[in-house]
Amino acid sequence: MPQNTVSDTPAYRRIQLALQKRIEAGELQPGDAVPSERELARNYEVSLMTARHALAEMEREGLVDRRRGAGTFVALPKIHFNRLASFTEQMASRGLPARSRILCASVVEGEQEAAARLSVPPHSRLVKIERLRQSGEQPFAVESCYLPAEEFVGLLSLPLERRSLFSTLERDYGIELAYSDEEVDATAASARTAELLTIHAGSPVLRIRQAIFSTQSKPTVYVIGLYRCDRHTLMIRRFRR
Amino acid sequence: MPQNTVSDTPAYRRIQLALQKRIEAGELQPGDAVPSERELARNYEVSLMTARHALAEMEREGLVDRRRGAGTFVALPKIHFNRLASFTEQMASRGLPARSRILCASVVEGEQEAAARLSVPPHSRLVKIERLRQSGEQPFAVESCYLPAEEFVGLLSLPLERRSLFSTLERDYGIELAYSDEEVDATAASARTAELLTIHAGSPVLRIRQAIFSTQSKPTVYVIGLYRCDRHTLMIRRFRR
DNA sequence: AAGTGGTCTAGACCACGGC
DNA sequence: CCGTGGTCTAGACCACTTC
Repeated sequence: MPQNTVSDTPAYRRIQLALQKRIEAGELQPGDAVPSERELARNYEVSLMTARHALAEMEREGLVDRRRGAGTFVALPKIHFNRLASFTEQMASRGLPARSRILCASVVEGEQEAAARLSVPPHSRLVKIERLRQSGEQPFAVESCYLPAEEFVGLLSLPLERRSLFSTLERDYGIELAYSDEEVDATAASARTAELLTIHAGSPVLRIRQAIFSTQSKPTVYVIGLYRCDRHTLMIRRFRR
Repeated sequence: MPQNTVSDTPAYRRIQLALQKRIEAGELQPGDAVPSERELARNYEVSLMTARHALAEMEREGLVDRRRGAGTFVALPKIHFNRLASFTEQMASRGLPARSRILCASVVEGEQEAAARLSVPPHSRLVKIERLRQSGEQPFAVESCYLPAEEFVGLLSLPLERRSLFSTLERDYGIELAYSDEEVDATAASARTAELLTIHAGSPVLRIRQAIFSTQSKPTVYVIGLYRCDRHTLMIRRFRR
């Protein structure tokens, strides 16, 4: 019998989607047992291997834990480490109020470092957006984003103040961001940076230079961020293998 | 027939190991086609599903690329981002000479922050090893490691100067390290730190506080590192999904 | 002892790629 | 067209956990 007469969604995928739905709906709580392979095989009228495939993949994605002899259980809510998220998203995930003030938004030329990171000629026209990031009333970062002006015509006339740059790129320009390579070091705050962040000039600040790539591995945004360290630390997780 | 009469290594694992060996030996170069599922099934006298399992897992690990209709190919040498590596390993991967000088190696008590990060009572005895990390003659980091003294008796009498702490833990204590959670910020160098790093007191340095976990998710080592920023940046990669 | 996940068989049909 | 990987079947035995 062909595995798939009606929809073209594979059977193992249908099982996964059904389970995910039950997890998201709260019907299956973290720690709860998920139906066993044999149970899924009966209920969905598939073979054991297919039910097994569904669960094994969900384990790799971190959605469930599988314990031999015991069963398959809904995993604790996933903590996203090393996740590329917009400022707005990061703040939201911590339940903090996010605000940002645009300090400048214009087209610039001759910013050679940014151009190099975006793999465009050194004197290309770039959209530059400089923002002061705040949590409530407290400033904690100055970020300068650069994008190739040629590919983002009209960007500066969009409501940047109100919508996250990420969602603008993803919705208005159909760009799917995939990952970023970030270079982190420490530097002393310049007089201007210090004033914006309301710290003393020369105080150590965290500097993150971030090249953000699209799903086609094309460098799309370059960001230089300077962060106050007294109320912000960068969290990362690294794996041995 | 039982799948496994002689060794207790699963058949799919034996196939993986054989292929890895051929890749490491250079017999199979990046881009080369790996034997197909059917070929492996014949050669290793296993079913298609088993050969398939071997290749699918190798693809997830990034060792090979699989293309439907085309075949399975040795992947480009993997670039390890966000990889938990010892100082020695990091330096070796960049082809730099690694040296480190032990500044102090003793058992301490009452280091409450370290104890907390290791999930042991606040006044537990901890092994503390402070090292100056150098590339050639140039110092670039001061690192203090803490480990629960109870679990690592005899550690201080081992040749720490000569062998990496990671390999000592993995070989002499049978500990498998799995991942680390790191908190990164910037701070001003103290007089002592500045002297060790041959920079000016008050210069910004990168501070990385790292809790290293074993495969059982047990906190095993806590490290506080202070890094010169003029010849060192931290590179990380983050993913959108 | 009963149930679970881990491994495995010996086939099958399909969609896709390259020639 | 033929070979590839992707999905799937209807079973099997084993090691393990829980009771």
